[in-house]
Amino acid sequence: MSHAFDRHDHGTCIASALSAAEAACAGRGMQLTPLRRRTLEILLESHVALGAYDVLARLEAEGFGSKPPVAYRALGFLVENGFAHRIEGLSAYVACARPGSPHDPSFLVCRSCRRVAEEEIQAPLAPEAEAEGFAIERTVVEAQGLCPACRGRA
Amino acid sequence: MSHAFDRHDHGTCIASALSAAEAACAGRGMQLTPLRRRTLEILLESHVALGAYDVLARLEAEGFGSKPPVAYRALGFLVENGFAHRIEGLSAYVACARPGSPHDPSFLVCRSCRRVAEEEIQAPLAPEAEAEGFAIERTVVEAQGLCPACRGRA
DNA sequence: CGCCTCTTGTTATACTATAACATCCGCGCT
DNA sequence: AGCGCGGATGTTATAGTATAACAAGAGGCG
Repeated sequence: MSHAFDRHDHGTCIASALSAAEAACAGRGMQLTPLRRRTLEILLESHVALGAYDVLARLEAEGFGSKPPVAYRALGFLVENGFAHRIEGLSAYVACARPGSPHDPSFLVCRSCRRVAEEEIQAPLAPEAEAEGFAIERTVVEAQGLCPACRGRA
Repeated sequence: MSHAFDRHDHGTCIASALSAAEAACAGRGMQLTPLRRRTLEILLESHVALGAYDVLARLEAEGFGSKPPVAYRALGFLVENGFAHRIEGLSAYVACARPGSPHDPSFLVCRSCRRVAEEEIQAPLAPEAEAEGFAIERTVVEAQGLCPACRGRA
């Protein structure tokens, strides 16, 4: 299971995600520039999904550019390379909790605190796609609801 | 299986969806007004997902209001009542292919022609949610890729 | 040096969505 | 009839999300 909703040593999340990103970039000839690295660190600060404009505000406060493409390009890079994921149901972005291994991610998304737990599941539509001759390229699986903490608070 | 990618008698799709919507509205004391009915018919003309502004343009051309809330409210009504679904990955809307029975829908979405096939699957994250104490309220399952026709055309 | 690629930055604009308020219509009630 | 009420439709205005197109600097390499 994921640890988004648990007490856990979050420092290890951050460290392992950053070193996985560095290793992957080195291996593929991609550059984890200061902007991209800082963007990933901002997402890694919590398991909360952040909007592109939230990220942009943080970047601007730290001396990076202030216009939307700055954030969208950095987020796009992270998502393309598997270091972050886009949560479609929130139009928001979250750091990948399983860096390194390529995977088709699925998520438990809390509608109250926007915390996201990344899960590992089988491609759920493969047999249907096969039967219809449909070629799946990417699968979005997001369960929206309330995390344990927000349930208790209700 | 769904028939979105097949040759099929589309008239029966339209007729059964409209009569299911009429029956459901009558039973629940909701009104399937001309605007709402026409919006549903527009979605039903094909299995293609339409953006809210596409729908709005059609409605305006037919004498309805021209401002976004007109389309968003009609689409919201149809989605809330299960007569249509929102495709998160496209920010678009499609008529429900299984009107009548309440269901947690899942979709095969063609990125080229935007045609959508609605499928029936089990809630895929239930065990994980159970293990973490997460209360699922709604699940988004969308496979994006290429439908048979668009694969051939490539 | 000159050229190329990649990254970051900008301006401007497009696309998606909702809040707040106005009007109208049908219905039940007196 | 006259009134009040709820719901549907319409408006204006604005918020939130995203991208196209162009400018400029940094580094590698002939």
